[in-house]
Amino acid sequence: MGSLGRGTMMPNDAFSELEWRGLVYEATEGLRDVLAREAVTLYIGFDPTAASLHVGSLLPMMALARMQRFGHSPIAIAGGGTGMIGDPSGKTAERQLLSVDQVDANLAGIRAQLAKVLDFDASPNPARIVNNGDWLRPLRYLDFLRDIGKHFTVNYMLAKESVKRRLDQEDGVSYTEFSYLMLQAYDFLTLFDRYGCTLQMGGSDQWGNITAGCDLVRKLRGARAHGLVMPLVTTSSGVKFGKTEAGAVWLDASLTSPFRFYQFWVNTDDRDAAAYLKYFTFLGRGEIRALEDEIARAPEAREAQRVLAREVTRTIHGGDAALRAERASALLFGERIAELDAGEIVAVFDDVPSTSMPAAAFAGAGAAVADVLVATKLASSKGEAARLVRGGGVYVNNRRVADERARLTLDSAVSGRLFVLRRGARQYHLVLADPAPGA
RNA sequence: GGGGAGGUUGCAGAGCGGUCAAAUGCAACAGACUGUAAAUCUGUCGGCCCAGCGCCUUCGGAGGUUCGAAUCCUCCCCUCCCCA
Repeated sequence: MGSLGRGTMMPNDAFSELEWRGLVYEATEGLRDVLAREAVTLYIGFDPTAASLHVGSLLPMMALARMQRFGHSPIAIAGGGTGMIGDPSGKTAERQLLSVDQVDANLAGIRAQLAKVLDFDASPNPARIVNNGDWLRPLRYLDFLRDIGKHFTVNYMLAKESVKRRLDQEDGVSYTEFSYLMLQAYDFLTLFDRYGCTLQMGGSDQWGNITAGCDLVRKLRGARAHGLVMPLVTTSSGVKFGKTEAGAVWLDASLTSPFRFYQFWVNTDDRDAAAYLKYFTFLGRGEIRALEDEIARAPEAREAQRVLAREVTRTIHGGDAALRAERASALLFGERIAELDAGEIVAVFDDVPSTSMPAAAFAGAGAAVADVLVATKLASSKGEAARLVRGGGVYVNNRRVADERARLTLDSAVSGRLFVLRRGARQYHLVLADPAPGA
């Protein structure tokens, strides 16, 4: 294994880099020295519980990419084997089992997303994505019990936090999930054998699983393996990270549009912005410190949030999409929306939540605002729409709608064909009155 | 197999024949204040309309008793606890 990394990116910076970014929650003894001495191969596992990863997975994804930039070789495990069992870590209830087809389908989507931050052509340390289903699915039960199970005492497994917590609960933990620990340890062993992988990273809830793998490698191969876990990403306001009104924030553009993705980051709490810049971007110390100063000096400018949003969106959706999201945001949240002409708005039409409706609907008496709100899903029912209007939470072309029975007509549209609907402070939706309906 | 407790509007959790679309808390949404931030305060929080002390659909499911049922009865389904 490992020749040394290139001179420009000294591997020995990796640990202090992670430390500075606040990514070291816990690490095995001696890891700092190992990383200072040699280029290692490391891995992180990703669960195929859905067809797309969400922003919560961004932290470990970025961690792999960072390590690669420091000359280490990253491996992402897509858990096509372990995903079939379900990790009890951090869970309070037994998980729903996924079918093989589901797991495989989900893997395809996840691989594509991991590929966005990893470099598979880097030399001498290309990234790899492997599927642990390749070695876990063919496992034979008796062989596994004899070769691997023999090295785990039940006492040891019962002492693990993830199991202990579940034991105290009424539901308990199934034998299936109880066994998860051994499978993950076996993954580590397999990667050690195949790729000389000596470091596993993960979220803080993975500590027990990771140390179990380290122990297994030591017992069976007499080698020293390491673990490092990163903190749970929190929000200062106490909300679960990665959630918005619309639900989880996904990395897949068809589930969460780049515009919404960008908006998610722009809305970051002041108190979290600096930490997120360290967690989720490749920006260096100097740049981040400068942005921290900006937060203190001119918080209303939201410069840190803008940079954060731009960087993360670019990483995941590419430069073009990031630019468009940024432009659309500047347009909608800018000073002078009222004066915009339809051309400018149409330019961002595809990047912002939007709907086309036949122009005929707005002819004559026009369309009821409540109906349009429901049609655009800004309100879930007419009743809710009426309530929103009554509460002063609805704007058309940036002017508050005063009457819940108001109607939209073409002569009030921007350039006679566009309505900019807004719910509350920041939910925008464009409506285009399409003169050529049907098709 | 025996005994017991229970399934209520996103969650938690009241209600136990009419005054129940159903207390309260949390979450959520909107308003005020702001900076697309936080905190705080206020309001809303099943659906429909001709907006009324109006109509419809909800309290695990199906029937029944009653002028009237989330509340009582019967059967069924599901969950948990205790004893075997």
